[in-house]
Amino acid sequence: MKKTKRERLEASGWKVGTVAEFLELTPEESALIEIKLALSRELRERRQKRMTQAQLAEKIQSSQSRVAKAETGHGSVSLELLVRAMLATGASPKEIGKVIAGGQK
Amino acid sequence: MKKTKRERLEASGWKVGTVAEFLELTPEESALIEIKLALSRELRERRQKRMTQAQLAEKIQSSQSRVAKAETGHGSVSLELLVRAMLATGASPKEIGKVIAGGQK
DNA sequence: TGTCATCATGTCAGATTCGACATATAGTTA
DNA sequence: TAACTATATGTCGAATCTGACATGATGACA
Repeated sequence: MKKTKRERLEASGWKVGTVAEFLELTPEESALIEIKLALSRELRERRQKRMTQAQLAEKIQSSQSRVAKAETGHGSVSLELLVRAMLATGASPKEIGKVIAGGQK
Repeated sequence: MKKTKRERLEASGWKVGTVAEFLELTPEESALIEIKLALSRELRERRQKRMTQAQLAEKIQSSQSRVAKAETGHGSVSLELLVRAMLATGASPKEIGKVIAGGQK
């Protein structure tokens, strides 16, 4: 029977796991990061349908570079900026809540 | 017929409206504030059932005073800290999403 | 009464996040 | 080819938010 990739890598000295495991994140830290990434993805989705990054930036009195960072999940972007940007695309709190809830059971 | 409080106040020179109107907040700004306040209220609710402010503070590597400010809706508390605190009470992203969605249609 | 536990509030130096700007990359159109 | 538009990335000084600490208020219990 063929070994899995995980087994083969571990046999050769590697430990394989999720990014969260590698970075030794607690479940809470992982959840926060996933919330932010989900918002990033949804922000891009919504924004692209409606306007350019520069236009969104103006609406939230920010800059194009910051919007780009928000959409690419750059670590320097706060949850607050992500939510402000979502609201500026016309997203309702209900829609934002749904994104944060994610695919979760 | 009895005048409403609003009519009486306006007749005497007052303009009466919501806090948002008084502060001249855009709908987006109002929505963000309501999201933060909803999280504050829910945080207190959940935290009280499980632990003291000092215990929660330790879990998120913060301080009792900051938790107190989070629960009282102090303006200096970020959305991120509110969400981290919620997660530390055991709230799932789904539950957090529900709080953010609020009573909204 | 005094002590203890819990929470609220103010301050502050340090850390984080901010908007702005420069610049690079990529796609489009002429 | 050049010019233009949209986006990505790095830097930086300023603004915001941080944890820590001190202290006050309140209630419970001896």
